[in-house]
Amino acid sequence: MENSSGQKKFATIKDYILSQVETAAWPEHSRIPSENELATQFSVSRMTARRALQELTEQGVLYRTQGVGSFVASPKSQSSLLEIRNIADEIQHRGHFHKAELVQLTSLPCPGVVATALGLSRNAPVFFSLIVHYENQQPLQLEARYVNPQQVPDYLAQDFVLQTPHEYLSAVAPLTDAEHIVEAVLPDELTRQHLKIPASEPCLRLTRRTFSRGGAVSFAYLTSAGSRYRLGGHLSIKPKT
Amino acid sequence: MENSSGQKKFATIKDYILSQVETAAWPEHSRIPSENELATQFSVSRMTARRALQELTEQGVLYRTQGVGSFVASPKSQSSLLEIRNIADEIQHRGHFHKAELVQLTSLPCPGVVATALGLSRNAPVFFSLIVHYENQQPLQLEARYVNPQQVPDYLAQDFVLQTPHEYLSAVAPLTDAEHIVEAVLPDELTRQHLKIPASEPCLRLTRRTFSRGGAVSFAYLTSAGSRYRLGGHLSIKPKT
DNA sequence: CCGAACAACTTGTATATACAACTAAATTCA
DNA sequence: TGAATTTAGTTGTATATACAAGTTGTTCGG
Repeated sequence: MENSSGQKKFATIKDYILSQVETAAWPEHSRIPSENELATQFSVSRMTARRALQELTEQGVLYRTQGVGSFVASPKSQSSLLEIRNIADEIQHRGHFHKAELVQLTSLPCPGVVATALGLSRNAPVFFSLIVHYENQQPLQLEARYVNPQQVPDYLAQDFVLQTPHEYLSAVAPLTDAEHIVEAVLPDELTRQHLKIPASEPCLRLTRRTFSRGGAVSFAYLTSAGSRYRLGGHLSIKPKT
Repeated sequence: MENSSGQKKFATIKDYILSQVETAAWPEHSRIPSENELATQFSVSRMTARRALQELTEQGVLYRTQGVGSFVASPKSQSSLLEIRNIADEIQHRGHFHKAELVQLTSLPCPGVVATALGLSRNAPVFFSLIVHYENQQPLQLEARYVNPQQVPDYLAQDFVLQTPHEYLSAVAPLTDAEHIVEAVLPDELTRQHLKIPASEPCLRLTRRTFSRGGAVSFAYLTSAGSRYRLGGHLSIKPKT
């Protein structure tokens, strides 16, 4: 099943193609050998050659069009990805104790920014929750969240000490998309108080907008003390588009 | 080739499995029918059933172990991904003008932190570059980068005004992995000067470690003024692990 | 000259088959 | 009892084949 080099056959073909792409022997958007040509060249079946092409397509190295051929994708806009996990998972993953304190849970007239984000009318009623997340009794993150009442009518009836808004929303309106903005800001008075930090301490603010099948679901500001929180992770590279 | 519902057969099986998983009829980590069982149940070949399982595994819905079976992955740790693009691309994508100013380019004894990150000995020679990135003549980001001399011996001979380190490194040592940490910090004196910001302005600091086939390539601090820079993006959701 | 039909080639889906690699449980044997 | 072996079941790799579906260029007919 393996060839002389101890590799799987489809892997050999993948390596070959990758080397051609990386050395730019096969330039961007150029057509590469067809399944049948590769099969002949490497003395394998078409299905095996196909698998190599298939996997490289999933990895974003190639793109293919039925009836036309396989082409080299543009490796230009290679971008890395940063994983964003929810705070409760992260704390528990570190083996620490997570606690949520509910400060406010109410309906209020929708501010302009939020109206735009959620596709509501200005001053239309919107649900709002303010929660402080603790890691081992130390305040870590302030979560200010606006929720679309049309999508999640029972939001105000939940107990967010037992279940985080993220968990509840995931269950009620499985999210299909999310938008994030990460910024460094100085804390406002409210944040200062709840996180118990000095006014000069920089904070990491994650602005997060989530969508479900039906449209925009929630809009949240997740603010953490810079000295206590970092956003981090490890991810492999994916060339895109 | 298609069944009565006008769907591809492997898609029918995927939908079936997904429905079982979503309704929790098949709970987390439970074993699901084998390839052969699904093949019989849906009157398709094993290869077709296999494809359904395969694709769901790639999507993170299932995990499989050779010799054991296929299992439902935990949808819990659903995490979103934030795209991190390099600064020059981002500026140009906004239609603005990018300029790089080289402050320093030298070899120096490796600091402890960097030695650990790059797998070098402490005080062993390491290449270092300090570059200010401008957007429309305004300083936006300070890039302090340490480079592994074994991986990139010609680093010091480059002209980083013409080509950013990121571009050069991508060409010389195609990166296979990257690690990121995002933090909110107050600027040190050096950063303050080069970005021309007050000491009280919070900064977004991206610590980035990149790897190529041969191992760790570079370790960089990318610091930007909070008022001028945000990390943002839109990405669809992927369940993981 | 133009359009329709055709031919050649591409990728996409599906089947049937074989064997390899691996795991876990049952069985055998000392 | 306990360790080695067998066995049954699972996923993984690979092949050969067939036809569907889509694209592109050529040929043919008007």
